[in-house]
Amino acid sequence: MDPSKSRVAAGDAEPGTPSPARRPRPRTADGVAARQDPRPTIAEVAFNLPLDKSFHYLIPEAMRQTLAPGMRVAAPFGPRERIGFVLKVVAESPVKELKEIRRVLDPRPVIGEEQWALASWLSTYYCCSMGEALATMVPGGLRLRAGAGPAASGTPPAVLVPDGTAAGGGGLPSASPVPTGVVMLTAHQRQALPPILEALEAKRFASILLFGVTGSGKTELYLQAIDRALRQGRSAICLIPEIALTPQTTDRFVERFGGGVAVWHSRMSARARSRDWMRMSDGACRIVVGARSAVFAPVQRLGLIIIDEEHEPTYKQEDAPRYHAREVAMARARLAGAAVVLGSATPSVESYYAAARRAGGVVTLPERIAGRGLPAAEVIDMREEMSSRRRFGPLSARLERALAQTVERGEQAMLLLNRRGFARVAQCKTCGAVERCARCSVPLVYHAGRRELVCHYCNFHEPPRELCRQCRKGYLSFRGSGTERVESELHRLFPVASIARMDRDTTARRGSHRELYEAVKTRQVNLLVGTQMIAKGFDFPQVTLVGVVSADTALNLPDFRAGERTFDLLTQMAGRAGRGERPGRVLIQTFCPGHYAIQAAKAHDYLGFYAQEIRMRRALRLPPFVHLIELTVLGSSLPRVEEAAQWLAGRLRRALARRLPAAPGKGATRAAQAGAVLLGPAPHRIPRLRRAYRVHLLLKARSVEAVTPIVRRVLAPGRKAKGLPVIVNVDPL
DNA sequence: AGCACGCCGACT
DNA sequence: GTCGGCGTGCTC
Repeated sequence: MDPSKSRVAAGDAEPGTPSPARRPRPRTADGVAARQDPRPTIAEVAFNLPLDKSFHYLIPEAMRQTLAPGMRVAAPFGPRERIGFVLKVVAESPVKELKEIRRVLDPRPVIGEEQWALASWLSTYYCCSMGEALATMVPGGLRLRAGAGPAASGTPPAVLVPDGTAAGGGGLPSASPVPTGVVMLTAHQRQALPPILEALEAKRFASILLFGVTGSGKTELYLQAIDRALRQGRSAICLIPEIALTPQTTDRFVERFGGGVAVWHSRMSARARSRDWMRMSDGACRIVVGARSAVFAPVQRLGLIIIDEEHEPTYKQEDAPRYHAREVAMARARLAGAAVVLGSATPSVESYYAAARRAGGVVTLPERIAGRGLPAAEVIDMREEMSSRRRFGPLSARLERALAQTVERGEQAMLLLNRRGFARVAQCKTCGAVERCARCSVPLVYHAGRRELVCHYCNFHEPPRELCRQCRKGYLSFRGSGTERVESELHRLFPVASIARMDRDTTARRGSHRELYEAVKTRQVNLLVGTQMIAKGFDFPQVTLVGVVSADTALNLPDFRAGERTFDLLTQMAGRAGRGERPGRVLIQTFCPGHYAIQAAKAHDYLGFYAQEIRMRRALRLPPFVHLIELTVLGSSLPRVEEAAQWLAGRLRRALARRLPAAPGKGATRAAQAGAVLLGPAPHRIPRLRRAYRVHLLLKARSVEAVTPIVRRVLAPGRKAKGLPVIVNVDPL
């Protein structure tokens, strides 16, 4: 790229359609650049703002020799100072009065060749600015020491081959792989491993879905795959859904690979984070285990990305740029020629569909190790329960009896109810008015422990009034069950049992999660009730009974993934029972016992569930047959939000209807080309949140890349419609 | 995203 | 008469 020929205006520097020629590349300020006339003394800087614009700054004399694209700088921005990323160094600017860069934060670029490409992809795919993409990839507070290794410059890292022969020198001895063959594999594991290793050996992009039930030994295969990547002189990233909740998993990685593993998580100190970042970028550290954001770990010569429990919704970031770590992993692996291994007992419908279309795309691990069988599940029809019982609590007679037996035998039980609090609604007994949040259009949930009405969306809370606020005559009745009510019901039924509750309310304090976990593990607790956080990763051998208080909580959500969510949750929960010597029992309470998600979960039949689900998705044109892009208009005045949403829909429909320039008049429209349909505007499921009204549009398209440039152009440059902010959510969950 | 500027309602 | 509400526009 010749800086003297760069005529890219400051307002046009975003890679809306990134081309290799326009992509900024790291280079030193001297050399080629310094020979140009006029001298390139202007830096083009992108900030972490929802703004498709970059800004030009003068580079002070003292910084000219060192400043390069990919470094962070502090620069005056409006009334304050902001940190931004240098996209490139140019010779001229259309802006007359340029301000000067104040400080350079990095001794060398924090963005390397591969990261530039990944940032461009993020920005294009998720409709975010380049500044947002870059800021997502680089942790805040990162400080690089001057004079250390080559960082993100693309220099091949030091490689230590297994026999101890240093190839390239350096590298931590502790990072060297341990000899394989130490761990005995089951027959199924021995069958599953070769396709994964072959994918690595090919050194081209490949992805494999490792479909294995809980306890089938996926982790051992991950470890062996990582071992092979290391032997190839390459690096590996392993993503896990929630690092704080699964210390067991990270422990196994550290046990196997020692100090060569970086455990990457959000609660790290800035110091530890910076240290690990440097060790990754200079090649000293080649294994990273972490949550979602670890997909951006700056390891060199990436060979493998593992995504454990790939179906977990935590991989989707719920604020800008709303990326899904699985999709980022795929994009990054394509750029690096790496292999991706997706592991799950209940794969996302998208992943299974994609993997099943390729020969060898799905590798199955069909059994639990040590031959332990899956517990039998029983479905309890709550409609019958309703009609046959006068007093009606959250627990059916059958579940109550099963709990009693468990307590008598001195065994443990877990009860799942995916709803915090005591009562779902507080309603006036006289006029029927329901207490609602003043800022959101949702009912307040009564929390008995706090004696408060709480909004689960904005956290607003107030003590309940004695009398109804509407009619000022009636008393409130608390209807519908949450974990607190189940807990108190258990106390009433089993006064001698030791009962604990685990949800966001009881685990808010730091360390309380661990304490509760230990209390169950050491059998100080007989009965544990909790939200879905008890469904993940809990391996208690003495739990012989699992009860699902309401399988319908997730099923009744107005969400096309409700079936998938329910199947996953029930399967996970069933997996918690009978992990020890004694057989487990699983009881599922539901008002729709015939639903295929429940029937398939009962029979431990993922493929049966998948077959039904994929039929529905195809018939309704839902993912994986299309991609969804959700556009949400926000504002404090409903008429204005509606007007802006109408305007946006009109603009998008016109842009999509425009015929492709290649064949004017009779060519396919863009919409037809992209398989695009725009639905809405329609009110959001929660029409008001934190005082903001929300109206949304839904774009269905065969390819995301075919429609996001249109979305981007219509909302440019500030991601706004008629002055109101618009949230763009590509592939929303 | 912040933040300042600017124009219309209920208050010392 | 002012304080402050948020709608508007800008940030090199």
